[in-house]
Amino acid sequence: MPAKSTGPARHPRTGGRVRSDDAREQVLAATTALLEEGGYPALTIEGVAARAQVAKSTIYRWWKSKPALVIDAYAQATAARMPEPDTGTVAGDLTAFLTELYRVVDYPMRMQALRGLMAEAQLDPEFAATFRDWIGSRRTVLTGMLLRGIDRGELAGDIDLGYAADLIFGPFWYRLLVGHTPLEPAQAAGHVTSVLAALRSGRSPARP
Amino acid sequence: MPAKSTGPARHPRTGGRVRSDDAREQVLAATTALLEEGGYPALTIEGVAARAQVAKSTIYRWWKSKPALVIDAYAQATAARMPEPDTGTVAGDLTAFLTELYRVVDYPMRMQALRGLMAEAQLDPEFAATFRDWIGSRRTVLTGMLLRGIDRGELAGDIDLGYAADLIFGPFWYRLLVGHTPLEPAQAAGHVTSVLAALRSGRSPARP
Amino acid sequence: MPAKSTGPARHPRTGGRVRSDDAREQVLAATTALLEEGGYPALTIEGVAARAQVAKSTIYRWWKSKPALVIDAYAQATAARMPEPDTGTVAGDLTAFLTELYRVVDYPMRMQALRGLMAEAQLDPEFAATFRDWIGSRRTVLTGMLLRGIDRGELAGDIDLGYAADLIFGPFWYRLLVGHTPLEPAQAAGHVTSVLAALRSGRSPARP
Amino acid sequence: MPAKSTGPARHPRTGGRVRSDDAREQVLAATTALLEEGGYPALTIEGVAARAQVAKSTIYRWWKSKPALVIDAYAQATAARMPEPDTGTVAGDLTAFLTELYRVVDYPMRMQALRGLMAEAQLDPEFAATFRDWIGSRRTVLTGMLLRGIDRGELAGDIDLGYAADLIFGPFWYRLLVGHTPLEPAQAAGHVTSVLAALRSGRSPARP
DNA sequence: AATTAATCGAGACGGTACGTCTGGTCTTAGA
DNA sequence: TCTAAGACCAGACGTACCGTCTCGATTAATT
Repeated sequence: MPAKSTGPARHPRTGGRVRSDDAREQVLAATTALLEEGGYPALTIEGVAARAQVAKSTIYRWWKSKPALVIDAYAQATAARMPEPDTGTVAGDLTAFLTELYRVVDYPMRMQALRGLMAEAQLDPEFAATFRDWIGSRRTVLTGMLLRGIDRGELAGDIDLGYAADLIFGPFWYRLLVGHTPLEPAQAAGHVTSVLAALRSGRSPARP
Repeated sequence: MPAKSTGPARHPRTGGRVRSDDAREQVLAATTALLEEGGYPALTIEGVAARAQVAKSTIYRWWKSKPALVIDAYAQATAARMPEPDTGTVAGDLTAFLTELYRVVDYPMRMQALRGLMAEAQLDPEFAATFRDWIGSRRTVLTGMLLRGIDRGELAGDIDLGYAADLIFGPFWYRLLVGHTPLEPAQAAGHVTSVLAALRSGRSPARP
Repeated sequence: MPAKSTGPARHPRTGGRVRSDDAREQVLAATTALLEEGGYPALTIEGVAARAQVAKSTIYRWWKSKPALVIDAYAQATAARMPEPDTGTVAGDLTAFLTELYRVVDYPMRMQALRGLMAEAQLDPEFAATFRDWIGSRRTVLTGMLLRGIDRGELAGDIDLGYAADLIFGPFWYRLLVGHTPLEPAQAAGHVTSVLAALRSGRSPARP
Repeated sequence: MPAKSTGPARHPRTGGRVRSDDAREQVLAATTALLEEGGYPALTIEGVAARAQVAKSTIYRWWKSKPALVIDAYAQATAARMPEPDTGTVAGDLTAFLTELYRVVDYPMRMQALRGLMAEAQLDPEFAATFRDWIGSRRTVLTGMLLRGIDRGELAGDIDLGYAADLIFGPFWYRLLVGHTPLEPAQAAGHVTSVLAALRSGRSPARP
């Protein structure tokens, strides 16, 4: 049950036309289609409205901005795609998680969405907070794996979880955004090995 | 040798008014000022023109887009600020380099510029190539340090330089762009330690 | 029946905000005011938008060019001003019609509009067609008077109506545009006398 | 040696490079060519400069505006084309004169020039005066013919020469500018007949 | 069944900045 | 001192979307 960004009952209704689910789906589908066809910059609210046969005001009623719309479309597209892996080892969990993450390149829409959202977070301070939370939720999943590794004794108890997450996600985003080197799911395992070595290299570096 | 993005003599001149250096400086100064005051999204060509007391067409004559302008203003602002360090050890060089890099947070203009440029690279395919080259030049400086480390025997000769650069720059950009954790120059040393540990951890992970 | 160039219901509405009559009137009033103040060449769409407190896009939505706007403003200004005269004689009708026409000089806005529209018709081929039609409608009014004269037996049935209209309107426009001699309503009667003499002088001259 | 609007030596020269007659001719030729190809509106000083391989400033040095340039080019094109006819009768003179005038339609450049100049006279008050003088010179030629007719006794001595000129030129310009009816040299004779009838119809109509 | 209230599509509204264009001026190097 | 070249300031152009706002028409849940 993904993408609950617009709750079902925000105030005690006493009548009135109910929200059209058809419209909602049309909008998300149009967003996805346009993202794939022209990329994030070519995506406009007007374009989505036209494509979805929906009024602009209907879009603005349910989503407050273009990135909010994209974040919903992205969530719908990846729903139930990322079950938290549990392979029994940190290396296994992380590798599974990262491999799936790197697969983003196989889905133009996901790639455009991620790049566009990151761009928008730089340009729209209001969205930046939302984006930060969204990123935070992905980080939480990852730090959960690390915590299980600590419980198992695979990792020291004092590692800096935040720094670990940066070390894992940083290079991914950097490659995705700059595009100097293609992302390949096969790179995930090697990256995990490196990161684990770094984490075991000594005291947490962020705050000595 | 700063800010040569617009060379002084691109074709053999045979007459014609010479480019106004005053105009050029006014434009870059206005860009810097506006970046500091309102951030990248509030920066507009019209605003720069008005602030610099310059015609819009003069800006468009020398810079093909807003990010091209910002990249020049950034280069001017950081000119001669980053001499390539040479401390005798890889760790020392990298730490010096990264410490200076992390200082970006002390200069709002530099921070706004970096974030805005990365955003623009996602939105403007034409600029993306320019940006990639620009990023590449920074990476080259860094890999130069690593190569010297290899020469000195501090690092194995088969490490993946590209991956190393990703590992170093990735977390920096990730923090800069997401903003979940503040950047602090003091973190640089710890990060270098981690990265070097990762690089020594085994075979190059990217392409075995 | 004034100023219907932008009809109130051009296509069967099925929803949507209705056109703002206030905006329409503000625009036409601003056009008239600016015509009077600075003349046709100083009239700009931007100026009208600013004066009328209206978005430029609103103007472009309803008028495709500056002359189209002026033609509407002119029509509004002269609405119901020129009832077709019916005095019982050709000479009387024509004199009344021409006298009113010559009064254009008393209204700077009308004079500026006429001169500007004629100029624009030379410069903008697309508008030329519109202008020709507009001129045609004035000619039709005039030839209607002549036709009544033929019915009454005042004029021969074989006169060239087109040529007659040229003979009547030509000198008016020529004076208006060149400005070598001031237009005066009192000249109308004499001109009519001359023209009628010319028309009675013999066979239609244009195509024997 | 036509088109002396820009004399060869306007102030007592005291040395320096002499005016390039080649440049002058190139400019006028380019003006004529562009008038024929794209009409008056497509004619720009920049275009002329490019076509004539001449600097914009060179054009501005010798001609103060676009219409001044066109008026020179027109004069050059029609030089020695219009000898004042002397057939022995007013009707003959006028018909010869008008027939030649109506031939303008056979020369696109002349037609474009006339229409453009008239348009410009409406838009550029400074040029309007020049244009009025230019028009005046053509009127003088015509009134000269009428005066000879008075001398011969063909016309009454008290006819209004100015009005006569308006009656003759007005319909010509009106057709040329509006374009509702094609101009044809064969129409000249009939028009002359009509006008003479009008002039003989009675007292001068302009000022009773 | 009538009422009420929130939805829906449509599309006009005021705005802002865009990138282009032309005009007319000014400053060079070279003839 | 002129010429060609071309940069300069200025400002209107017409376009694209933005986010807001009226419309009339639906569509439930509540009376």
